[in-house]
Amino acid sequence: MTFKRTNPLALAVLALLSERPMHPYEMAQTMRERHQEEVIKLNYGSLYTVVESLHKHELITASAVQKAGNRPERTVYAVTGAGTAELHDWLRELIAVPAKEYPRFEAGISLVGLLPPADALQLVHQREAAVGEQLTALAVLLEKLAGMGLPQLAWIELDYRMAVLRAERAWLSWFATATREGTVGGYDDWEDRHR
Amino acid sequence: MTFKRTNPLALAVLALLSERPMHPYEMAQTMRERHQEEVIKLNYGSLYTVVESLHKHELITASAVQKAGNRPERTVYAVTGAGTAELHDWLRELIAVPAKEYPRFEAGISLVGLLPPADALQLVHQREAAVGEQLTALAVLLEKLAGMGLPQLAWIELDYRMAVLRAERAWLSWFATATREGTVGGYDDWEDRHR
DNA sequence: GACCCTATACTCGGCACCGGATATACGGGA
DNA sequence: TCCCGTATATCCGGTGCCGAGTATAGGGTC
Repeated sequence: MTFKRTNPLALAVLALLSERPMHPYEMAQTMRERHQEEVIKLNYGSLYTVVESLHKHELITASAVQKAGNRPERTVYAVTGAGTAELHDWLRELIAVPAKEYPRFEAGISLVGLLPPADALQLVHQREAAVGEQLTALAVLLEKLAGMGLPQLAWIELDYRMAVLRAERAWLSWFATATREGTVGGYDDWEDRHR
Repeated sequence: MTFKRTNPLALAVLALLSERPMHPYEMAQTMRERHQEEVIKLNYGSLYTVVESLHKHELITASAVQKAGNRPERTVYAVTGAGTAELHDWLRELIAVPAKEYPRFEAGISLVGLLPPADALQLVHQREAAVGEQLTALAVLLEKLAGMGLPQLAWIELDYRMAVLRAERAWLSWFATATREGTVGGYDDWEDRHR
């Protein structure tokens, strides 16, 4: 069976190992240091599962089993040729082909008619504020990273995220106004259902 | 143990049952008809798992077991008081609190430096085109829905998605230009690494 | 040197999820 | 009336994911 590109954590593993061999725990540390876990969900259980899967498909090899003192054994892995090919091809796919994802907010807003308009308005305002805070936090982080001398390419994904968040905030602002003023299509019916 | 709000399919089930009692297969049909599966991932295996879980937590009850002819038994479910409360509260949470999600594209673009700039440029162009097609498809769908007399509130989530997709397209366009012209921060280094 | 907190490194059981398999009924054509 | 494709309705086995658990080492404090 061919390798399944489900968990992006496997992508992170391949990327890290293409720098130098590491053992799983070190991968986790490195991801943390580089703020990579902001972008790719990391948890230890999945990490070891994913590493084992990559190993089984011969995309990485167990290059050494170290044992310092009486600590648990550390298996150090290295990427194979097939692993590098997989990394690059997966990357191409991720960038070129939009994946069908299911953002939770779309699910929520699609059913907003079930709540009274006044409640909906308040909730949307709450989200708008929260998104605003995320944006300022991101701006601070970018400032810090740029101050450390990191080039834009090193945090390009944060740049993208900011653009998307700004669009979301703008949409929320529009929807809040349209709800308050009752100009959203179907408003009268909506209000009637909640008397 | 309290009910875990993981799979949004459970939300859809609660919403459907708050209209009228149904059996699982009918829920699936209804979701299809209403284009709800665009927004909430539906598959039969998960549907039955989710319904059973809701039942176990007494958010829905098995109101009747019909048997028409010699067909398989159909268990018809209805929502309970606790179920309605759960539905509303979950909805509030989904709308008001941005969830931490991990879009695949962010993972991909964060590692774009591993690919040669020329390749990256081409891939980004491909995505831009794909996003453009999604936008026109959405516009056509909206036209159709509005033509059927459905109010804006009935497809508000598509409105939101269009806003986000437009922002993504704009960002892709910017990034493509910055890559082509070499003005993205760290470009020289990027090119050097791929000679 | 006894204590405890944190860091290191991995393991494991449970469970949600998925996709394909199963089984029957119905309707229409030859 | 026989056949077969489609619709109805659910089930089930495998797998990947998760978070809590385990165990040792190192370092600081009194």
